[in-house]
Amino acid sequence: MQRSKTANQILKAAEALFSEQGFPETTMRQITAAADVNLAAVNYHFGSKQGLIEAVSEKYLSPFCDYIENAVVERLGGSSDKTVTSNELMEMVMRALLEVRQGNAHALSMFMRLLDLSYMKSQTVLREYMFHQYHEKLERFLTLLRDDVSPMEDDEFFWRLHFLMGSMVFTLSNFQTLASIEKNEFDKEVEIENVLHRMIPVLTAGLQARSDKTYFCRL
Amino acid sequence: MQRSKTANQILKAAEALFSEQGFPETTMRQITAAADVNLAAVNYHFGSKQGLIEAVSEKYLSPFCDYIENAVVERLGGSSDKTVTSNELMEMVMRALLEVRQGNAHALSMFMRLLDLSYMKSQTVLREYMFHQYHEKLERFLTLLRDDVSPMEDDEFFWRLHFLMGSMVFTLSNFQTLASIEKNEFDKEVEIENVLHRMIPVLTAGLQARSDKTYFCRL
Amino acid sequence: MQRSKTANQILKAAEALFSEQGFPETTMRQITAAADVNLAAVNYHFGSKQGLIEAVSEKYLSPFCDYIENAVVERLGGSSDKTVTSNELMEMVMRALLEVRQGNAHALSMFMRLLDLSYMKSQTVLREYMFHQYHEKLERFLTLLRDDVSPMEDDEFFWRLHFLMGSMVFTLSNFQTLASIEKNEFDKEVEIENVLHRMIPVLTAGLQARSDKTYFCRL
Amino acid sequence: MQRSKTANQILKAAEALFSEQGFPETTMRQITAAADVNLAAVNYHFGSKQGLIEAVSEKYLSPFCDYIENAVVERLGGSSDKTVTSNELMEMVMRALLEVRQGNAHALSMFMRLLDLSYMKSQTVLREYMFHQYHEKLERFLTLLRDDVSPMEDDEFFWRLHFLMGSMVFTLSNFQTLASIEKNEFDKEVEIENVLHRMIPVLTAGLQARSDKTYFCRL
DNA sequence: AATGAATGAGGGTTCATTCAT
DNA sequence: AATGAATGAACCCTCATTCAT
Repeated sequence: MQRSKTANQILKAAEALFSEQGFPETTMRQITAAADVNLAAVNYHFGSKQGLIEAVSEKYLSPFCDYIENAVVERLGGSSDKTVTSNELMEMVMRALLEVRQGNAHALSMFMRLLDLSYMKSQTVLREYMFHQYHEKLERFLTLLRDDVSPMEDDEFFWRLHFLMGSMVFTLSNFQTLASIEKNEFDKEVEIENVLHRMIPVLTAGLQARSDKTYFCRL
Repeated sequence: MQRSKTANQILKAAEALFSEQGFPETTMRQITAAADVNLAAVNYHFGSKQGLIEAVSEKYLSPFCDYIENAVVERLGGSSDKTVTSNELMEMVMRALLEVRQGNAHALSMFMRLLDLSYMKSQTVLREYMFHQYHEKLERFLTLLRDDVSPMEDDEFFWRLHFLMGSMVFTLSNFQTLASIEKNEFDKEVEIENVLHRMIPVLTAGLQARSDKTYFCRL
Repeated sequence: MQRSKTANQILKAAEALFSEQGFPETTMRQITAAADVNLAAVNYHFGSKQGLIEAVSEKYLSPFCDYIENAVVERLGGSSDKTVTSNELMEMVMRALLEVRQGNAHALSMFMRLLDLSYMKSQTVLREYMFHQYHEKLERFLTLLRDDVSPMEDDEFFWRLHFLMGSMVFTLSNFQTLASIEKNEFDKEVEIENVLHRMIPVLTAGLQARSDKTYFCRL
Repeated sequence: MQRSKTANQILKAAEALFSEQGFPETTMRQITAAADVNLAAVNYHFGSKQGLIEAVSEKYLSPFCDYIENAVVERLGGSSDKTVTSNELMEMVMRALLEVRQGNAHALSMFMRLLDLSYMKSQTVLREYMFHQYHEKLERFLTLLRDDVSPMEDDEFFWRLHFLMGSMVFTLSNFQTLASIEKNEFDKEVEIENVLHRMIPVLTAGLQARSDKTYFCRL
């Protein structure tokens, strides 16, 4: 056990609250009350609220990236000129997300909220911190993806990646709400795995879509 | 002019701040200072911060839905058995979003943030308020869309719609950040119209994607 | 009444507490409790604790300097080549201090503590703020003083002024303690006027003292 | 080495910080961080923050008083009816202060701040602790001083001593600030010995000043 | 002899809101 | 219609201290 018991209680409580309410709406008092520890404990163990956010960031971003990195290595074996379909690569992402989820029921929502947060204008520090963490580990994955999709310019690829991210971030960070709507509307209890599964063909198709510029530009 | 001058100043200032910082991070003091009005003015004119949020919600959701409703009517003429391609329907959405943008540079980001907010667990009231506003007006549009996409179950369609929403919400509400990354990375100044344009084929393809259940379920 | 009732209550309470306990030891909660106002009132009226300190600074420094400025003008009449004895100038200072005291029993101690505070390394802002306030108003006074004392270099004069200041600051800011020692030791109830009075010949003599460099430098 | 290495590191660090920032503004965390020891070490070695203050108090007050006591003995030889000029006695004080300074660059400022602190209303314990330490050792010194100055009542002498103390306490505890003003204003790098030297004639003259009651009482 | 972990109390500040005018 | 003043509640954080090891 690397972290103290108290620090782990804090992390666990914080993840649940962050996942449900978002980061700014979650207060230190809520966290420490839920973790049944002293209010000062967060600052003792993590320095500040922002420090706690960075700690959960590292806790989940690291394994996520590692999983993908390893999956790529395993898939390629030794050869460096293989290609992998984007469909398969999307599956890897989903499996990596499931890995993240292992530890904790709320982990996945929180992880997605974290990605969302990192794109806020004011969160340049967090954004660069996270980017620094993953950009090397995901390099080969991104190269493989780029190689498989239909030819497009770099910035087109950039935006498409963020369209994908948006789908994931929005539906997974709001999973609780969406699941309850699904329950009311269709009387079905959806599992998060199910949503990950559903995302694969949609994201793949989106990535592969042929750019058609004829219509809209007439606007 | 239905609203008083003060109320309009408040709305304008609030939109810009909501767009940049998000709703919970934006304070009444920031809003009233930017609008150059008294601190109490928001409560006076809109009852509460939540009231102000609902006001901007109505201000932008209404024209958005109206635009789509009208576009559908125009497209269909009188006949009720026509079909419209999903691609064309996506274009309608993008044009509707551009309509929203007319009024104000920040409006689109804010509108997207509003949608995001409405899916928070704690925002049931806002969510139902918004749902109440749009569900009738968008009914025909959704039916047309449903008719054009490959056959799928209702809940599959429900999730796909939210994947689409996610792409829009994430990239447009964080447009400022993404644009500045694009600037740094590719040295291109991207316009929001450009992003809307790029989204059309991706979202259409995502919607149309064939569900392929063979791989992942073995997980 | 320029300031609101609440702001004045705060000032009054703050002066008493600052005078007794010093600035860093005095808390906002103590102040607002003593003033019987809401905790947030200090920040509302003065922006911050530092703002409150600057407000009391201005409140007392201004009349003090004005008194001296006016006293000098009156004494000189129209003529600009008169000389005034340093003894008389010291009396002016003491009378100016009594003026400060008028408003409030604790004002003088607090005013002296304020001077003390302003010489702390960390209080550059306050120091410059205060210096900015008084340096013009006291210019003629200081020139007169300089003219009357035995010839010495500028920096010698600088240090002597601060020796004088030290006598005033130390004994007046700690007047309460010193008075109670006097009570125990000599069974006398000393008034602050009495101390001011006693200071005059001592400070004058100190200022006028002939520099004698023979002894100590052999050290 | 009487004290443990850790305790000495703490003392050294604390002196520097106390000297620069004053006692209440200096935190245990700052001290232990600067001393590179555990946060709990201060309480372990000195019982409390107040205990640490008392420790530095003893560390410097003791040698200071001893120096003066010995200097008086040496000066008097065996005879008990000699007189010593107040000028010479002031020199002794300055030499004693230089002794204090030997150990540590910040010691003198801190020692003066300590005297200042001891006159705070709330520091009765510290004040009596210090008084208890020095009053016997300084008895003969004070008698000699009393004998040399012009005749005055006991309480007049009491106040004059505190005027002197004020000059020393104020200028030496704020030496860093004053030195930097001197640098800016007169472009001179002043040494603390220089200030001590300058104080001698001023303090002596102040002590010796004839009380002149004619003017001010008319106020 | 020494320390990492933890804590209760309290620090200054800011929040959205309300009230009297 | 509008606002300056004021407020209760809550914010994050830091304090000196203690405890188990």
